[in-house]
Amino acid sequence: MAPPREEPAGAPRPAKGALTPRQQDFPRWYQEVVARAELADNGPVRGTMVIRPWGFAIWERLQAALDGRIKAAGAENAYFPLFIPESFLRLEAEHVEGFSPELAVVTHGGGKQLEEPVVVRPTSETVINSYFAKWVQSHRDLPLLINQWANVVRWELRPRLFLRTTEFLWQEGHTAHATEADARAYALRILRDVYVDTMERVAGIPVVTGHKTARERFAGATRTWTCEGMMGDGKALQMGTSHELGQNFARVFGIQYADEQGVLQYAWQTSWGVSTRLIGALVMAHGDDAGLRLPPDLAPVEVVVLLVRDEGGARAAATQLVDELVAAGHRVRLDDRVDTSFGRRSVDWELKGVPARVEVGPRDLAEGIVTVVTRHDRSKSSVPVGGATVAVSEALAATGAALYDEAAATLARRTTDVVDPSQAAEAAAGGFVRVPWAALGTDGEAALAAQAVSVRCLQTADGSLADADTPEEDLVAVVARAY
RNA sequence: CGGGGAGUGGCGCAGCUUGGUAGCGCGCCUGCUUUGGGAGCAGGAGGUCGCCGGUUCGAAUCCGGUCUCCCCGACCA
Repeated sequence: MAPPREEPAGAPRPAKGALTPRQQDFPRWYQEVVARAELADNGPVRGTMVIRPWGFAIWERLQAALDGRIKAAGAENAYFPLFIPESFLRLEAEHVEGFSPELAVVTHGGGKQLEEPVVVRPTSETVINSYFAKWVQSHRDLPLLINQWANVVRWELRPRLFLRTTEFLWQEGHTAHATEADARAYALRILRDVYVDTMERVAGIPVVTGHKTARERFAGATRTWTCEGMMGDGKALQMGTSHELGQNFARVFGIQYADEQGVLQYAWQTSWGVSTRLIGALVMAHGDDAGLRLPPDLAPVEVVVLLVRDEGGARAAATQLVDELVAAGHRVRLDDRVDTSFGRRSVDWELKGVPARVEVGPRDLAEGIVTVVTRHDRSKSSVPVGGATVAVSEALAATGAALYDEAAATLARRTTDVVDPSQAAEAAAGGFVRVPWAALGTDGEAALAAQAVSVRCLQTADGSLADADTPEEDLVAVVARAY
């Protein structure tokens, strides 16, 4: 036990090397967690990102959870090219208008200037739809449900690791349907069965859902559905969107099918995506002053067995415990770096967010016990050696629920209702604000924008999704500051 | 585009006003002692002080230019 360091009288200083407390400077805390949990580094080109093994392992688990649900919804994976003819982007007026400022354009290749510049995809609507036009001929070809895992590039002027980077990884789904109703139903199915389900049940982040205002809508979409999460500082993060594209792209790219009567019809389409931004959401929604807190389903390592000292049979006991935990189906790591101090190792695993830790040392072992520590509340309990595996399983199950419950409580506590739009901006300083859309309107939305507050989504008074025929005056706007 | 700030070892910074060829914390390497909550001691490695030019016997420091980054505003979404 180290004696407390001499500190000058006055305000308590954080321990040497501690993270900046969230309340003191949330953005700085975020940067420090990303760096010290070894999630990512900045790339050599401004705005680019190196995803480190710990961060990438989290992404792989998110990817697996999403991919399984996407396939369960009937979509198939495919891959389309990184390079898109610049002319494709220009075909859909709103689309190109939305993206042109952030396009990376390749003007040279093979040592000479290209006749037609090539853009690096900011999204693949245009390329994919040009092929949909070839593949869709008959109503029997519909629905056509395609997903791709890819990188995209949007030149960002204010990059932040995971949240807004020039290049990021994502999944983009693109579908074509025979009817508007079918397209809408599918966009909503993806929103609920894939996105909300993954975010809430796997990532443990409760989300607010609704549709975007015209101002916030995806360029080229007729309706954009969104999942908005609340971060630890009360700001909103758009975590995933599912778009109804109407027939906008179908008309431009000529995606037509012969219906049962042999009459040519334009297809109705959707597109939907989530990205590595979700890792940023995980950090900001669950993290605390000790670092990251990972839901067990996404943790690369669920439980670390920490050998306190290599004495008194502790190593053998630790090794055996690792075997038992693996046999019980857990992802386990043994930390036997006994030349590094106990405190350092504990702190490091807490920074990385590993949900459970078992400390195996000679002192406990002499009494036939080990210490089980749960990350989410940093609680410790002594359990008999033989009961450690069961205790860990229980701790992991409790962690998943606890993280969700905590986030849901924060969301509820920091969401307020106002009736007067003039109160919205001030109320949004601390979280989400629900204000009647009829009272706010597009003018109110513009006024809020001047104060860095945006309408995150529109929903019904009871918080559910609006039907196609829900009157505008029945809608509620959820407004917040956002990342 | 306007205003403000900053470029010094992997990271964070001091030194600059009053020129004398670089220092601190963390991290890193080696050894010993430690190890139940960010270990201690000793010894080391690592920097053409963003870049170009000028003044000077001598420039991180003074002067001119230039590049980059950050913050605020504007613009855009």
